[in-house]
Amino acid sequence: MTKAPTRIQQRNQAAILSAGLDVFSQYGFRGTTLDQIAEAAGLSKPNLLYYFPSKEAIHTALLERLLENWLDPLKALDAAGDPVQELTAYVRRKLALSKDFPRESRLFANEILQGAPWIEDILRNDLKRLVDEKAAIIQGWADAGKIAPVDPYHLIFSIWALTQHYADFDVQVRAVLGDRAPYDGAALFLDQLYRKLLGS
Amino acid sequence: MTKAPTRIQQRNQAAILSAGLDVFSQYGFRGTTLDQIAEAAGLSKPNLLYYFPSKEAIHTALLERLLENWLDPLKALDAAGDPVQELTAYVRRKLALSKDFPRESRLFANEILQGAPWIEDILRNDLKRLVDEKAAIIQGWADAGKIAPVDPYHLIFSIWALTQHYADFDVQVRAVLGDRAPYDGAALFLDQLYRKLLGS
DNA sequence: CGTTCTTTTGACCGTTTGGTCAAACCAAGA
DNA sequence: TCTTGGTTTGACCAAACGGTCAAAAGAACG
Repeated sequence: MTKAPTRIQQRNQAAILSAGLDVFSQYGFRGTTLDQIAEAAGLSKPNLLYYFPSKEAIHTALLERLLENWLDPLKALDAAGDPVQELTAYVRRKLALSKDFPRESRLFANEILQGAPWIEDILRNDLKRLVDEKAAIIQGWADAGKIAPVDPYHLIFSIWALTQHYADFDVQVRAVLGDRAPYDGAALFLDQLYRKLLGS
Repeated sequence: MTKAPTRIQQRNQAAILSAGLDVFSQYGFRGTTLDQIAEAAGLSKPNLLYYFPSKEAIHTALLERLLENWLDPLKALDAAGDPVQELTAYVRRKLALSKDFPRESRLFANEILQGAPWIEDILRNDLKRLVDEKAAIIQGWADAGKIAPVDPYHLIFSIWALTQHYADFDVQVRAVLGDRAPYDGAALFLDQLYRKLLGS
């Protein structure tokens, strides 16, 4: 029987995970130091290591928490729903994820850029299976004439690329747009784009 | 008068830059070590530092070389050309860049993820000016009814996102696609997408 | 051959890194 | 109040880090 966590434990573990997310999502695993995380969390380094046994443990905890919800928007794509509505709703959910959890998106991007050393088998198994399944649904819609014929895999890639871009390349987007807010325009643009592509 | 580089200098400098590109594009600046670069280049660490004075010098040289060509495809967008052809040609050029220089694309992605500490002012000045200029051209095309009305900034972002995705998220794309080659399908998909969006 | 200039290397240095540990601190209940 | 268990810390360690340097090795050319 595991002990229930005290209030202090909850607070400090949450602070460490948030600080770790800040730093890991910017600098990747190897570019991140425990001192950086400790300072961002407002703890001393030994105190940090009292809650997590190692740097890798913090990173793993973050990746696991991320993967729990990362695939949910795609899972929700329903074969029984209206095709164009299902797909534009998926785009909206993914864009909301980028807007509300940009650090998580960048953590994922960093992991992929490094060659996905921790989640490679998840990509090859869980992710591939899920995408194959949903791609089949999309292909079915196309075959039935409910949407324009498109390559379902590249359609899914395009949704990932377009939505995550606003989180991962946030600095560049803001440098170009200046004061203008990115996400309102993005939502409109993406809705327009996919309606035209799929043929509403 | 500067001395002409010897053959050995040319070979070793090229080897160092290529090795540095390999490592920096995977692990970012802070996550990369001189020993990693030295080993990948087949040189000892002191020998490496005989050709470049510091780790940062290698990184800077790579970023400068990258920026020299990075904006060229957008610069080539011609107001006098046929709008849809100009834009789809831009997409093709960017996609070719991702295919032929994926490490450079990942180096850029890493720099942006880290908050663009080295190129922030280039983004805010050179890049912003260039995008403003080309966005005005696109807006002009839309106003003249030559293409469907779209937000020109998000249109450009979408081209960046979609093309660079195949280089930056290469591991994920390949994990999902298996053996199938990504770039042929991508080229077809992107051509289809932008023709429909812009209304040919 | 000998000389000169370039290239390479082993040994080294100070700092940073991930991580340990014993001791001190502190909150809370008996 | 005292005790007990969770929490915090300063001091410390070995390894890895970016970088230096003098000396050795090698190329080039008369």
